[in-house]
Amino acid sequence: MDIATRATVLPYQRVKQHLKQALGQGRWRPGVLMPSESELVAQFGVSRMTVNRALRELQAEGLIERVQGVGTFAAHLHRVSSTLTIRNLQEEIEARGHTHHAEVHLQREEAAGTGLAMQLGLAPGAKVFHTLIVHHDDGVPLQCEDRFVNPAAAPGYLQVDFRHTTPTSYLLEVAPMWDAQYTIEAGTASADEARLLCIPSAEPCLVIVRRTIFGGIAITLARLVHPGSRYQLQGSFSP
Amino acid sequence: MDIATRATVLPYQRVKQHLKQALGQGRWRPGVLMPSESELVAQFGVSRMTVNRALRELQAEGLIERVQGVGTFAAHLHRVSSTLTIRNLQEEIEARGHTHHAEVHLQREEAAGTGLAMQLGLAPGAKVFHTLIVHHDDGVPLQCEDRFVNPAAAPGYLQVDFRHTTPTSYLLEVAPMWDAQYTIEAGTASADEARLLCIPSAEPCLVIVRRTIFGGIAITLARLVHPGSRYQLQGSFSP
DNA sequence: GGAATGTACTTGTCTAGACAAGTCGATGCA
DNA sequence: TGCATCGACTTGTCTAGACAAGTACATTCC
Repeated sequence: MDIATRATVLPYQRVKQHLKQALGQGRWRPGVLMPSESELVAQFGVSRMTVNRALRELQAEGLIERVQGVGTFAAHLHRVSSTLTIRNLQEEIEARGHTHHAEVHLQREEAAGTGLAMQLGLAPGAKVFHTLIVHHDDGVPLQCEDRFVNPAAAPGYLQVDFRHTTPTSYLLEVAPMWDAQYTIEAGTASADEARLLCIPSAEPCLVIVRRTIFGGIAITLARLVHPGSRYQLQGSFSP
Repeated sequence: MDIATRATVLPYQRVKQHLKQALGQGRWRPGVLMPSESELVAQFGVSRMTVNRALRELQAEGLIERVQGVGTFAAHLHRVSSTLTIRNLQEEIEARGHTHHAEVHLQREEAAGTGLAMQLGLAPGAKVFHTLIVHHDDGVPLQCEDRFVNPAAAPGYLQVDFRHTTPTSYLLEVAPMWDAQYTIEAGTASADEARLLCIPSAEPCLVIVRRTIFGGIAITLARLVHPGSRYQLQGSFSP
């Protein structure tokens, strides 16, 4: 692509940008009817498919709402959906040029308690795999990962050497596609966790609890504890 | 649409679902070349635009990676992008059937310190608006909102009655389109914040620092402090 | 007046074809 | 050997037109 054509904005981008800018300037109040596809076709001199693509992408971004047979409306922006990138911790550390190493403090089979069994969709007392791993960034403990795994989902879990691969990436290999729900909260580490992370027991910690489901069955339940002074999440969004 | 046609899945959905399922079963390892558009056209007996739409949507979902001139590849799933819904706190409280009320402890003009001025893109000593508001859920303090606003972006900010509207929704009205960057971390409240939130000063808090930009200029810088025992973020993702 | 119908409009989807742009390997030339 | 060129392939985008499906409103009929 030469400089001249690189400078020309693609037609569907032109339509998108124009509408985005006008929305940004408050040209249409939320819920108000916006120009129809055919009006935009006439205005921009492009085909309807091109306009349609621009509008579909704006809809995917949550900026407009469309109703078949009625029209296109400026979206109500009260519900902001943000994207928070949760990266593989090992990669994240290595991307900073630091070295990652993991200490495996526990890797065994246990009988699930009632609460745990329910969360994993197992019978109380059923066998579950349990690992307790501390991840270090240049020798500094950064995350304490307490994880229970459904044996049916990853039968080989106890044989993996987690000093060289993380449970997340192993589970991604075993079951490449899953849905996860998580909560993020501030709390304190347990006495054991505080000892493993080398922090005072009162230090605030960022605690992420993640539950992973694949094809209707629960795969894993993980509690990730990070010292508040050493770890934070970052993200961005546009309404 | 009658029952018969409602039962038939749309062509682009058929292509999408087929690929999604195959990816879920690990048919293509990450980074491996997947069928080209023309192969899918032949396989499904649809036009290329239909296949293209299916693939573009899968790309937007992060399931595949496409390179012009080369082909379509199964995505590396190590970088997980999750959506974390950050809702308007007032709405969130009222959606739970609780009552929201806000105490405005500060709403005035101040001179910006060096660090703050730099973060807002102003000259040191320039005037900024400063509010300190505590949001309550059924009378229980839930969030301490310490916010600095660029006067150029919202000149009427000091005249708003924030007992009845939140700064976020006011700023959404004034500048409907912005980009925000935020960090989430566990920390402790300052002595003042702890007093306002009625918590012990050592209690872990979920602290969100959010910086909002519109058209290249910073609009606002906010520090949102939540008692760890009363507030948590929830989200979900699929890799 | 009320119900059915028709009509004009909207979005949703699909098609067949076209050209541009990028990559890669084979081929041929110096 | 090294380089340039060509051709086959890929994705990226756009077009003009078509039909389906849903909505809103005016008209007509009972």
